[in-house]
Amino acid sequence: MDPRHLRAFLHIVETGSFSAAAERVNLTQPALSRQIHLLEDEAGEILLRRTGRGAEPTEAGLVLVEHARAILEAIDGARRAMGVRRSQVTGRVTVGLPPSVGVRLTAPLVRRFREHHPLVGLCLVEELSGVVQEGLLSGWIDVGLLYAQAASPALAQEALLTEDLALIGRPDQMPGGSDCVPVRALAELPILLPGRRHGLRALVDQAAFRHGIVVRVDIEADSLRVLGELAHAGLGLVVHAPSAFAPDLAAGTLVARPLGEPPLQRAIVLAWPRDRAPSRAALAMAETVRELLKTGGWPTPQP
DNA sequence: AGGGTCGTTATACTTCAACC
DNA sequence: GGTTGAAGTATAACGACCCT
Repeated sequence: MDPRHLRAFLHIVETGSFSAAAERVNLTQPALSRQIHLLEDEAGEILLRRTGRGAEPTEAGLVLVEHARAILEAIDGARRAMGVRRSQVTGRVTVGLPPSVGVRLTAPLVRRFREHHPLVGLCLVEELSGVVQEGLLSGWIDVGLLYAQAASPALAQEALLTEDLALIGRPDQMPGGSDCVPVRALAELPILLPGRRHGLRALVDQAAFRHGIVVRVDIEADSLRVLGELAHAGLGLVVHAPSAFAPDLAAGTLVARPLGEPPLQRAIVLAWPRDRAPSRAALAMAETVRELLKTGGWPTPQP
């Protein structure tokens, strides 16, 4: 039963006339007459009694009226449901974040994403920049945040923000003075840094090379938590973005001094594979990250 | 290109109320 | 009760469009 025929049938029943119903649905009366004939052929019954002054449903027609209404309501319901589905993002997205970014961004990002896209399954991967990049290239991470210095050309990138780096450590471990610490000073200080797979390490090594020095990295640690613990223990000074240690800086257990003049900076980019079209869930995640940064959802306390 | 579907126009047919 | 005109439906012919 063609829904158009059923709709025409109901209009005729409601108006009591083929002509009036035809006007209502912007067709001519013969077109409607033919639709009803097709419907009657299929039903094997006369559905409308033509009276010469209009039309009225027969007994069979009355039975069909209720069914036609239910069928059309079911079709409209399906259309509405499809419309809702189209407007809502579903699926699953895997997001890669370096620990120093994840420690600040994860909770507000998840909160905002769940508010806007409750039907999307979320998988968070907190790994070093290099691992996140490998995940993006091999396809098990959909969208990630990386340090620009580490990002492969095979990834599409969108600059998100630039952070000034600082020297972070216990107050009694800090070199004298209150101004910024020159990059050259890194040659004389016990520095705590991640290993060479880490984008931050590459950035510091490049800066050291430009200044003609070698950084004294006595201890390497690939974990932000371990770097913080070592700094608390007085075993060295960490080069990092101050926001990664915001609670310690706020509590005063660690202090931060700007590093370099002009300041040493690192850029954080949003990245996804160039060779695959991102899913709707991945696009929604990328948009949430942008919004979060735009609306100040990224805590960046000053040292 | 040919067939099927669906729409339109023109017109035939039917019914009914008003009138004589 | 017969006639007439209005209102409404059915049908034929044709064209546009879509699918195979």
